[in-house]
Amino acid sequence: MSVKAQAQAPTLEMVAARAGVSRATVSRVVNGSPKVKPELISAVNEAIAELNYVPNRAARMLASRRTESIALVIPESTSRVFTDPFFASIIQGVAMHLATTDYTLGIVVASEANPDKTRRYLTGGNIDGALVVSHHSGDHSYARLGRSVPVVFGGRPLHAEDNDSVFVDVDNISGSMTATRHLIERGRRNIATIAGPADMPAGFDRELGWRRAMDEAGFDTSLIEWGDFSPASGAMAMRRLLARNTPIDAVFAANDQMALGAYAVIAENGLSIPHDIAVVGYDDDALGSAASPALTTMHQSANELGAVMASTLVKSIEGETVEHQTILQTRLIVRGSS
Amino acid sequence: MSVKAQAQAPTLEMVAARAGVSRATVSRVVNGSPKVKPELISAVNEAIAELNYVPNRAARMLASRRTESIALVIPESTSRVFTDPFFASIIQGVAMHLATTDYTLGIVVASEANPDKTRRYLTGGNIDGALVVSHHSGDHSYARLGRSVPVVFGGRPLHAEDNDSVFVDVDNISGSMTATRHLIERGRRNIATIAGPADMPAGFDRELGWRRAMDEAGFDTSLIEWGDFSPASGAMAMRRLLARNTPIDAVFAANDQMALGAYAVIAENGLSIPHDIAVVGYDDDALGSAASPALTTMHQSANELGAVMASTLVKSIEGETVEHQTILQTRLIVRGSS
DNA sequence: GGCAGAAATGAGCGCGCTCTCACGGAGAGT
DNA sequence: ACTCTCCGTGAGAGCGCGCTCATTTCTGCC
Repeated sequence: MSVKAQAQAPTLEMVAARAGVSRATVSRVVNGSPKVKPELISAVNEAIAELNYVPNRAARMLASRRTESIALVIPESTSRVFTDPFFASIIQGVAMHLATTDYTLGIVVASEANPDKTRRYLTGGNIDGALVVSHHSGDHSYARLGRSVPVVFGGRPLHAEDNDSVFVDVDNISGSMTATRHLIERGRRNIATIAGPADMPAGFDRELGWRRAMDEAGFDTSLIEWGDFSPASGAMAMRRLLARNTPIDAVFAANDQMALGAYAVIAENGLSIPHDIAVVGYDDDALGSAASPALTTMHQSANELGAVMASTLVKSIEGETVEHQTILQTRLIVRGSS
Repeated sequence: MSVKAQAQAPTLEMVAARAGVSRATVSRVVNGSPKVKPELISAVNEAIAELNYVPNRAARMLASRRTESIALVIPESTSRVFTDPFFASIIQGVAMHLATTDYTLGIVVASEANPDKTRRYLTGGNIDGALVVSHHSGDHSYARLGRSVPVVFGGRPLHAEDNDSVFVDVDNISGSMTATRHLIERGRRNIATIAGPADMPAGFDRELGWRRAMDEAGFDTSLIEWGDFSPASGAMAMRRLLARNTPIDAVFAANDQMALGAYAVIAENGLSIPHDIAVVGYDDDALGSAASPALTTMHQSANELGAVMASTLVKSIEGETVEHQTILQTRLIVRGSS
């Protein structure tokens, strides 16, 4: 074994020589072509094993014009999403699903200072498809992207014009209606909401669901404050809500993190959960169930969302026709906070 | 404009023709070679802009034998780390740093059922370097990896034999000593700890720091229970601690998530924080500051950790000699819980 | 046994780029 | 004026693989 032995990776050519066949045949075996004699297949496979051959990705990409890799695009301004457990679970779902395929996952943080760099990267044949999560109103550009390369969005596009986009989403509207109705059934009347940013579909839809449920019951929908999905913003929103000095006997927060931020403020004010104020969150974070009292929330499998997005994209890349919309259902988890 | 116009990406050749130079010259301009006449440089750049040319990654990889991409390897069993905000911030730091370079970030979930697949992928010339986070005792394999491709670990390797690995870590031992001493200075005597898994460096070291500080002060170190860094495990550990029926006036948790899990149990038992039990966490999560009372914790910039890991790896790939160990400092953040 | 037709295999080109090397021309030294 | 350098540029050979197409080897049938 020379020192540089490991540096020189075995090539198709070497495998072919070893197995006593041509490069083309080895290529067929590697790619599972059906028309190769069984004995040759095993001869080739032996040679592959002996040489510990692994196809060179770059060469394969170049020759086949397919990259076997997909990008997860994250607009820089929302790179904060990284700290959102919901988002983290999406990545996980995507990664886990792709692990079962031959696709590779690339994370692309889209620099907004230099948007063209990202655009070119994506359209320049570097990837077979893209996943875009948490797209804001400014993200028309990525919607357009869908014309040159398959794209699957996580979350409903905010604008009607993007209607032909392929996306996977959780049913935010009916989920938040369910959450709000649950509060109503519990006898609460003055139900506030800590909403997410109105320019994000998840924020907008969860607010809308709350409004619908409240309207339906004939309740007032003025008790609303907005946060940015972070715990701190939830605390601040709760503070503003309490400062209004109007009765509040329940709060529906657009995500668990904001709900937990609100928890702290409620406690500081000497109020108790759920006696004085019932709280319902959204997402079913790990922390919600460990909080005291445990947080009632809407469960949605972010893992599943990620996995479905990934599989939808892969299908779409491979030419299968896919549903333009996939809506995943959510489930109410009742715990101590309501 | 024919329909397939956009499908045919411009090549080096086309740019060369347009600029009236040879392929080699365009290549030099693209790669910033210093020995090209200024007027040719601008001519080429114009042609590039007009054609909206972007180099084909695969071809470049093939020819140069460099992939310009690095992998973030996550052992499947620890893929739960995705839900840990600390880890999420590391990814973010890595991604943000790489965005300033030409490197691409690939996420690889290492299937433990089929470890060779991952190994081959990593050593098969598909990446220029790898980042390994949260490596367990079982991860010798990745340490070995360092011989064929540059690897930077996040977190100290648990085994001495891996001493030649390059890693970046936060100073867990002195951080947890600081946290524990802070509790001691506050007059606490019966200081328990909710430790992390002993087979993870972060778990082991934080436990060690607590022991050292306690020994130093001559206090008893029997008040220890282990969790797995999740909120629920923190709650369970706290429950076991209280069930011992021995006095406890403070708890040092190995991360904020477990500390918040403990919060709930402490409250359930009618105890108050910090009056009855002071609590100190670790990581400085977003949720810690929004909790009530706000959580005292050790701040460490996970973003920075990620960025430093990435830059260390890139340097190492580019042949610069790098520190084998980089230890980032932590800082005590005193808030209401202690 | 001979031949058509199918099946299996091999030869070779091209994917887009990097890089070495040869070449031409400008400046310096004698 | 002539050779020697050195700098800037171009020509061309691969990088490892997929794929087309020609070639060879079977198979079945008359």
